[in-house]
Amino acid sequence: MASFDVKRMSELQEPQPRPAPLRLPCGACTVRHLTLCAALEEHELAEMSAIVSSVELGRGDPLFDEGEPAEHLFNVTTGAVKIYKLLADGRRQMTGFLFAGDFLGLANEETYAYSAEAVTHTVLCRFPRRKLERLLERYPKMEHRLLGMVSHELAVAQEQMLLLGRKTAREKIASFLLMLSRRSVQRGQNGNPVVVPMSRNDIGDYLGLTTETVSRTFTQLKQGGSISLLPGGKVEMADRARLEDIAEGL
Amino acid sequence: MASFDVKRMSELQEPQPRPAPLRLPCGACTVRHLTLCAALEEHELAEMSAIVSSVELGRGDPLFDEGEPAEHLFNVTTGAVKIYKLLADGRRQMTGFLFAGDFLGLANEETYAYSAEAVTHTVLCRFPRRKLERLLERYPKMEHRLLGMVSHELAVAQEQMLLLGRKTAREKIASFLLMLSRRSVQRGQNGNPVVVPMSRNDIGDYLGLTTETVSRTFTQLKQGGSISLLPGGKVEMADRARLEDIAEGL
DNA sequence: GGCCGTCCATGACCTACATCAAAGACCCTG
DNA sequence: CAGGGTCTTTGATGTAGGTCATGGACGGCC
Repeated sequence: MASFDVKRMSELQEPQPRPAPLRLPCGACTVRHLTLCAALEEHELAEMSAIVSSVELGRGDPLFDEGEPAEHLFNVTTGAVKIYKLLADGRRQMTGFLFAGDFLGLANEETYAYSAEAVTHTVLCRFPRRKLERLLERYPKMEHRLLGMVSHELAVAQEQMLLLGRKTAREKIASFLLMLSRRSVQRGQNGNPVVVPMSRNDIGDYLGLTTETVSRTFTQLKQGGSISLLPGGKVEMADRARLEDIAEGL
Repeated sequence: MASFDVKRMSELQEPQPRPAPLRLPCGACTVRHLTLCAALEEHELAEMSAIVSSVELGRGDPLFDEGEPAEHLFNVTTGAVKIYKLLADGRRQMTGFLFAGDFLGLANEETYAYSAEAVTHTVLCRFPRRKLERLLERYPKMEHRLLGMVSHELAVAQEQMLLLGRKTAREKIASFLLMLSRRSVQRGQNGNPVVVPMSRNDIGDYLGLTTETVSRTFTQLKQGGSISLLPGGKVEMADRARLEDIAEGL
């Protein structure tokens, strides 16, 4: 199932045609407060800088596939990434959407437990797994922070199980929009017209629905006056309180 | 939603009517190799012993409720615990079943993110959260082990999302039986007639199905010759390879 | 700026699972 | 070991969401 694509990665060291917005060292990282690196002192940051490289992906580019040897960990700098698992016949379940500050690639085993692919044009920091692990050994504070992040991921995953197992299509879509909005605010971006960069199909695979049901449910919420669809994949939450109620099944 | 029940807990220090099978110190713990405590040296184990107490629950007894202040962490010693989240109208999603060696109560926030209740007669080790955290600070190796355990939980949660979002009832039940069997083997117990201690209703709430569908699917698998139902809540997996195929959607 | 491919919306129809109902099986307790 | 609660199974029927099909909107690219 997992294919070894040659990734379209642009290394820091290599010449790039793009205007190269992110050649900055970790010390100048604009999303550091959101990431694993928030816990770091000056000299620790220098050690991170020494092992990090940068990866740039276009819309739809794969980052890694489930089952591949897990040689790197990543931190999203800008853009959005989707992670998913597949069944043999192609049925797909998104297990998460990742934005600036989010961490991915953590693997207990020697291989990735899921596939990852860019939703939009995306830049990531890349850490060689072995080297990062050695750093974690020496800086327990970093490992502590990582534990906090993974625990949070686990809580989010449990919330998602409740959604997948027990919510209706309507409740799922409302929950999804609110989640996107909250995370947008956390990143310091606008929470109300919320940007929805992923396709209806991706949303369906995240919520355990089909494209058609996602589409129908959007129009249903629109007609009910809870939301309105703006150009550029933006969604205005006209009645947020109502959406909150719908999301909780009230 | 969360009610503050007085827990039916029996402390080590208190007199007990039961034959008290587990008054042993951590050094004699029979499931230590499965737990957080596996990482510990002799003197570290002594420190754990100093803060641990024991909790005993009967079938159906609550351990804690979602939203309650997270004052303790627990380790299952014997028995089985279910953890779940509820919607306002009572819809329930089990997020996990826990057996000997499993850890619960980890909370990122100050409150529990889910409720926990005994499936069978159960004994747990109980650690005051603050004290355990101080121990973790001093013993990074323990925190490292905990990170590994939580990462594993996360991988399991993602597998469960795939199940909830994309598998059919048949595939869900097959996956469930195989999961129970594998975990039983990990604990050193019999993997084939597998003990299924939870009710059809609990199974439904774990798999995103109703009691009736669970029951019907069991009989369907039975009639197909994949399993047979034995007395005492045991299930014989007559054709395991077939079950594996069903679970993967083949 | 016109063409083509992908995404999105909407309609008609279908099915897997839910719901409602009721009759056994199990098992605790007195 | 008789009685009553809970759990399980099975049947009849309903429905949310899936499937299949089509047209329209959007967006990238010669």
